Amino acid sequence: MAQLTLFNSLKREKQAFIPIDPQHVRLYACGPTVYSYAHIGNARMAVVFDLLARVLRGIYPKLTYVSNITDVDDKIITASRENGEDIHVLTRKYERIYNEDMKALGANPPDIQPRATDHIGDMVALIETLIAQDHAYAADGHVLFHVPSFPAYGGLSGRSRDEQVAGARVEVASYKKDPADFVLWKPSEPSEPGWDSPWGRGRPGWHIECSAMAERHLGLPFDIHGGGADLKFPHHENEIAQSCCAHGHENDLGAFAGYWVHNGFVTVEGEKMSKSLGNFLLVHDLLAEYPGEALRLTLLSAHYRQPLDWRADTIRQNKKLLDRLYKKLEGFDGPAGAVPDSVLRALYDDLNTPQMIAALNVLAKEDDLAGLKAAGDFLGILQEDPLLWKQGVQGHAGSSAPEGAESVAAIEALIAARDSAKKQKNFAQADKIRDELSALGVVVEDTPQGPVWRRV
RNA sequence: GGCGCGGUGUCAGAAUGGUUAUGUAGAGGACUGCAAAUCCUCGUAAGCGGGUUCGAUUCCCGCCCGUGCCUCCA
Repeated sequence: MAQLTLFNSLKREKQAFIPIDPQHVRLYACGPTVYSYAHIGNARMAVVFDLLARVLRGIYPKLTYVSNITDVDDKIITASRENGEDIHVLTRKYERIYNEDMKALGANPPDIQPRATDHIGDMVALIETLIAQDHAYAADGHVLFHVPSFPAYGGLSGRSRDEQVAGARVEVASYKKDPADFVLWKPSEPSEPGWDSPWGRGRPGWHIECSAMAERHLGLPFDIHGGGADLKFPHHENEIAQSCCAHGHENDLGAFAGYWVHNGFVTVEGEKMSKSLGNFLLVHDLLAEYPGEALRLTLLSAHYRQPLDWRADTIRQNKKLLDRLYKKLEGFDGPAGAVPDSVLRALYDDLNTPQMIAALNVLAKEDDLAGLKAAGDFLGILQEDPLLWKQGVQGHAGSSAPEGAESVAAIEALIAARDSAKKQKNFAQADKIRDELSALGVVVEDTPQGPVWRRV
């Protein structure tokens, strides 16, 4: 089978993926900060790296996929103050909701989902190492990473330190030796969460947690580090700086992770999703309206590195594609075959999901149902019963009849009434009932075996 | 201002230096009491201007437009 290639952000080119240890591939992807419901952008990251994990598992005997939960952060403190919820309660709640929502999108949980607050000791140790090696310094209760101590800084995002300084729009804190220096540890007010440390009671900066958790659970160097494109700078740049410097690899940006994979952003109806525009789409809300698989397929309908514009029409098209594939699978009860080469070839080419979807269409057209089913199992779609899918009564995996939809019993009563009208050749009455059903979002198909219906 | 990405048919969205993406919408046809589903057929896509080439949507240069990051953000 073909070689897996991935676009490596660190090298800015598509490369053959060569694992450090072919017996055990190691993947880390930056997970969510849990202070609110997961949005569709969180979902894209989760679905993309779930797919990458599936592909890697299909090739290599063992994969460890780590994706963290950030449960200490100023946004969390703010959210806690705003709604009066205890921080611990709040973070656990949104962590649970995140995991439920991602499950509904067909994303398998990562093998390890470490919480930042469970790794404070690792972070403190890492910071102490950096101080001992003169890559960091304490000042005013803060500990800062000294960026000039790492000349290779900026290699991932392709921006030099000077450029960053020139572009800085924020006021530089007085305790910084260099404007580019970033926080490893900062002091906490009594009302803020904090941990005792050699520098007093405080909490970690944002970037250090991923350095600590990736090292703890995967060891260094590991194979692939992923996350959203916006994390490239400064988050991932700073992770590299911390981890490489702590281990004496000041000249080797690859000493932390060999391949960096970044997924593109989701926009909504052409606009960037942002708090200020108030157009954050929550997975939780979308799941009330669409089956999880339709959302999953929509998230995969554009190549992962391209921006994905989330529009009602896009979901509609992908739902329709699923409807068609499910229809093909009606009555198919044979064993799934091997995952077809056409699908794997597309995925191995830097996760070319649009081409993968084209391959799915071809399988359906050629009635390769065993192959189609195998592909669905591999991709995390087509997991429902085809008949239940059609009627929108799936009770699990987040797919369900839309809220406020007519009950199955009520629909079937109308179907029966129409069928008897038809038998009496009372076509006017039959068409009237068809219109009523249509208004309920139900389409009736007359087949030689009698009427069947589905929701649209 | 710095760094980056992109402009493909109604729309979504890939690949590709010469040969059908795929889907969606639309048009025509078969089928149907009417529909739906399915099947068949159709439309001659590549922001603009140069260049390289026998040949460019595909490579190079310039321009225009859009967009992302540089500040918390997946």
